[in-house]
Amino acid sequence: MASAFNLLTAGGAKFDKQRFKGDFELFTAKRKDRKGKSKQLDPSAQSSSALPHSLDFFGDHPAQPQAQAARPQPTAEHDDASDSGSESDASSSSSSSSTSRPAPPPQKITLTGPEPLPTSLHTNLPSLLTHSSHPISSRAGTPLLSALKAANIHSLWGVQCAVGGSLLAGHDTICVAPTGSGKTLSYVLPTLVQLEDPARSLRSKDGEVEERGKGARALIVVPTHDLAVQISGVVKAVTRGRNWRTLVLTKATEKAICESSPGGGVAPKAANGENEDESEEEDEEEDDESTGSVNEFAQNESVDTNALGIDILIATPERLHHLVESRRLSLALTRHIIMDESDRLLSPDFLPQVEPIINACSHSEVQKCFLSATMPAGAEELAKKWLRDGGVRVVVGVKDSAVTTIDQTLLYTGSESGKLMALRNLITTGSLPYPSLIFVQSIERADELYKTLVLDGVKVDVVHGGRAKSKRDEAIEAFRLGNVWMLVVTEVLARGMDFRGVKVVVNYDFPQTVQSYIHRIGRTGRAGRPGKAITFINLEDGPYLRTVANVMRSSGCAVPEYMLDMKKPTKNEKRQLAKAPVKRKAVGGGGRDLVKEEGRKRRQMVEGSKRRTVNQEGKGQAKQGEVDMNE
DNA sequence: TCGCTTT
Repeated sequence: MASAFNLLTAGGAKFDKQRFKGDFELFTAKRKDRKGKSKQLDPSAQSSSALPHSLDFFGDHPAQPQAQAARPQPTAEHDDASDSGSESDASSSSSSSSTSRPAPPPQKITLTGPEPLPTSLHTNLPSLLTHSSHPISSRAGTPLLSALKAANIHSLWGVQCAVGGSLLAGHDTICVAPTGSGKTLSYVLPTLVQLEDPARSLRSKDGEVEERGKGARALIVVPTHDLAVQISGVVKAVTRGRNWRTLVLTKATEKAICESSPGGGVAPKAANGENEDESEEEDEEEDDESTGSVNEFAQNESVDTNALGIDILIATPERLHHLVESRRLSLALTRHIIMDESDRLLSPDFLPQVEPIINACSHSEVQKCFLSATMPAGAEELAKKWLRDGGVRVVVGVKDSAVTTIDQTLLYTGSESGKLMALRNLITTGSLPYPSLIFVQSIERADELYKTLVLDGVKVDVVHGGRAKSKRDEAIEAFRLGNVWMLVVTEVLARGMDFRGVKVVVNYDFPQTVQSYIHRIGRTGRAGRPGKAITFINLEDGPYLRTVANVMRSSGCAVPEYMLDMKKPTKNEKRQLAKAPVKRKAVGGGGRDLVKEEGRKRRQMVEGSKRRTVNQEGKGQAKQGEVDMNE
C-alpha cells in the first residue's frame, strides 16, 4: 500500500560498488495516500544521495579522474574544437572527434513512484538491455551498442540511468532534469530497446505486417520544428546502419506517414494535389527537410509505404493534431508517447492540440513519458492525470533551477539604445566569443538587430518563427558548422536546442518567464561545460527581475540584495502590466523616451526597492553599468 | 502581449 522502494545501482563495468556504497541507496520514499489526488511524500522517509553522473559501459573508456569526485570542476580551459559534444553532435556533420564526451556534474537523483517498482538501477547499457523486464533480444541490443560506440557515446549519464530504468520497467515517467543533462537519450535509448526491431524487419521476418508494424510505434512530441529535427538527428545517429524508420512530421513527410497508418489515407481529403500545388507558395515549406533520408525512403520504397509502419515519429503539435483529427493518422497502436518540453506542451497555448493527441493514443498499454528542465506545479498536475499509477517521478538536481556551471550576470543597459551600445561593446572587447546566442522578444526586433549586426560586419544569422523552415534549418546548420558565429533568435530556440560549445547567451530582451530564463541560458553550460549568460536589464524589467534573481542566487551566482528584496507585483500591478504590456521600441532606435511613459508604477517599484539602477538611469539613457554581480 | 505550433 504505502510503498517504498530502493533503487540500487547494478554495477557497471567500471563501477566500484564499495566506493559508492553509501550512494547505492538512492532513495526510499513512501506514498501516504495513493488514492488522494495530492499524493505526498513523507519527508522523514526520504533519503537521497548522489548518483555517479556517468558510467563507462564499454569498459574501454576509463572514467575521467574527476568524473567520480564529489565535486568535479569543468575543465578549466574549454577547447571547443576538441570537444566532442553531447548527443546531438553525433548528428552534426561536423563532428567526429574521438575524445570522450564531457558529462554533467553528479547530482542528486530523486525518484518517487508506485508499485511495482524497479528493484535495480541499470547503470550501464548492457545491464539495461539484459535486466529489463522487457524481453530483449541480443539482436536488438548488439547493433545499438555498436551504433552508440560509433556515435562516441560511451557512458550513460544519471538521467539516462534513472529514466531508462523506469521506462524499461514499464512505468509511465515524469522527469525534471537540468538543461544539457542528457534527457534526449534518456528516452530515445529505452524506446529503441523496447521497440526491439525496426518495423521493416518485423515485416520481412514474418512475411506479413504485424499489427505493431503499422502507424507510429513511438511518438515524440515537441514544441518546435527545430527541436524535432535535432531529435531526429540523435535517433538517426544511434540507429545508424539499421532499417529504423524515423520521421519528422512535415508537409513533405505527411503523405508517407498517413499511408502507414492503419485506416490511414481514407479520409475524404484529396489533399495531395493541394499540398503539392501550395508547396511553392510564399517562401515556406521546401520539400527537402534536413531529415534527408525521408525523401530517399519515399522515393526508393514508395511501393512498400502502404504496408510499413513508422518506428519513431517526431512531431510538433499542430500538424499532428490536424492529422489525427482528420483521421488520416491513427495513433491507436502507438505504444510509446514522449512529451519533451512537456510543461510548454501542457501550457494553454499547446494544450488544445496536445490533449487530443495524447487521448488518441488509445492503446491500453501505451507508455507515457513527460520531460522538461522546468515543471511548474500546474503542468505536473496536468501530466499526472495521464500517468498510469501516478507514474514514476525522476528529479535530477533541484527542480526548476539553472545549471551551476553557467556564470550568470546582469547588465544594466538603461535604455533601448543602451542595449545596442552594450552589445557592441561586448563584441568589440572580445567579451562575446563565438559561438554565441542573442535572445530577443519579437520577430521584428530579431530582424532589426540582425540587420544592424550585419552592417557591423558580424558573422551573424537570425532564426525566428517567421522565417521559412528551410532558412531556419540552414541557419542552424551554419551555426553548428561554425560558419555563423552568432545567432539572433526569438523564443523559438530557447528550449532543447543543443549547440556544441555555445560560449555566451545574451538576453538582449529580458525573458518573460523564469522558465524562459532557465531554458534560454541553458543553451550554454551543457554537460558540465562552462558557460556564460549575460542578461540586459532596463527599468521596465523590474517586475520580472526578482524571480530571475532568485534563480541566479540558488544556482550559485551572487545578486545584489535589493533585487531579492523587491516585492512581488501585486495582483493589481500584474493586471496593469497585462493591460499595458511593455512595448519595446525598435532595436537601435533612439529609445530615449522608452522608459518615460512606460508606466510609473514600474519605476516606482524599482525606486522604492532601491537605488543603484535608478542612479544610473538618472545619468541618462546612454549610461550603462554593470550591476554588481560578483559581490 | 508575444512567442510557438496546421491547413
